[in-house]
Amino acid sequence: MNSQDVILGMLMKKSSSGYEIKQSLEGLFNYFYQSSYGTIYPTLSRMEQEELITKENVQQEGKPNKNVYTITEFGRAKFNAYMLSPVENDSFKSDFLMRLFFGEYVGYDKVIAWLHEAQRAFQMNLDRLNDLFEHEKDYLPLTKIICIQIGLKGYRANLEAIAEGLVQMEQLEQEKRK
Amino acid sequence: MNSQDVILGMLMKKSSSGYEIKQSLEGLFNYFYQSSYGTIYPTLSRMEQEELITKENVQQEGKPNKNVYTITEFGRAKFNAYMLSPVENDSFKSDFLMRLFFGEYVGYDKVIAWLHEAQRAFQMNLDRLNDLFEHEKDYLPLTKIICIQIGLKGYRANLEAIAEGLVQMEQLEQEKRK
DNA sequence: CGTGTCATGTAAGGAGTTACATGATTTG
DNA sequence: CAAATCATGTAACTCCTTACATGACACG
Repeated sequence: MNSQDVILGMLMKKSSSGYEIKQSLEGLFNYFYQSSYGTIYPTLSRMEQEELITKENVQQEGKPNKNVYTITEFGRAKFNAYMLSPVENDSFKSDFLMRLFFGEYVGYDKVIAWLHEAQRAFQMNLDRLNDLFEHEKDYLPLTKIICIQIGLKGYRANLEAIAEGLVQMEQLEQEKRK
Repeated sequence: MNSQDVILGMLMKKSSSGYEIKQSLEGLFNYFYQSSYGTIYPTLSRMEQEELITKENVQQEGKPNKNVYTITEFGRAKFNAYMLSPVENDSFKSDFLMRLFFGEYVGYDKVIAWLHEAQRAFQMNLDRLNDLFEHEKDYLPLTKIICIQIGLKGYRANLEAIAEGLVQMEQLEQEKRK
């Protein structure tokens, strides 16, 4: 899975500009894929040259012009080929968990602060994804619903584990004080 | 968080060779950080030049020699600086979830197959992490225990959500057949 | 004597991020 | 008129992966 596959997937349903693609990527996608303009625009240019997509300059009222890209038949074929290729392994990197893993080398306060920070971050992600889901769930195909439910369950599990961790940390600290 | 920070963290407790570092990374670390020899060896060389670590060639019986690296005072200071720096955001990429998200463009069978495949993979990861945890938990500091518990809860939540997803998919398919 | 494990490294390439650069238009 | 939003792009750089290359030693 690379940026090209994701862009093709997004254009399957609706033609979009680079800016709109970036916005979509910050919606439901956000929890299993992220990308920046520095990737999106060059990728779109290359994909146009390779005739996977076509560009159309659209004038807007009250807004700057935009380049709207539409998937070609060749692009659809490429997307289908991606969907039939072997699934790649997930990749997860967490600086938060790395810190926690080495938490014995810093003070109790620091670890507590990290846990609280992660709690806030996960809660925000959960709320955001939940809002999006509640808003759209009646119009989403089952596959997308399952995808989001996996994300929601994951976030809730992380929050539970962090809350339990905070309790364990506090217990340990109280025992030390005795 | 980069490979240098991780290597410094690992050397805080025990001097190790590149090969041993790679093996450790495939243990408990594996679910929130992954790395290859192509990163580890060049990073160790650079770190030695920068005097974050020192190298010692150790002869072994019945095995080839190895280069054992030990963290210096300067290295410890660098590690502490990392631990006090702002925590970076997690990064998660999932080809599996991307496929599922675009699942409406492929057949029912393909989606079911992906879900089963993911189920197997998550179950394997869970079993592996659980075994490691059961083996080591009595000797681990609380911070590491919390770290692993977050991982275990996450895997279990994913498995639950996938199992529910499979049921939902099957229900949908049976309704269609009526 | 072949296969597996232990052990170290390099080189080329891929895929991305960050920072920079620009500019139109709306809204307060 | 300042700030926010909409909109597109480039260039330098970072970091890592994959594939290649080598070789010691053990075990059956």
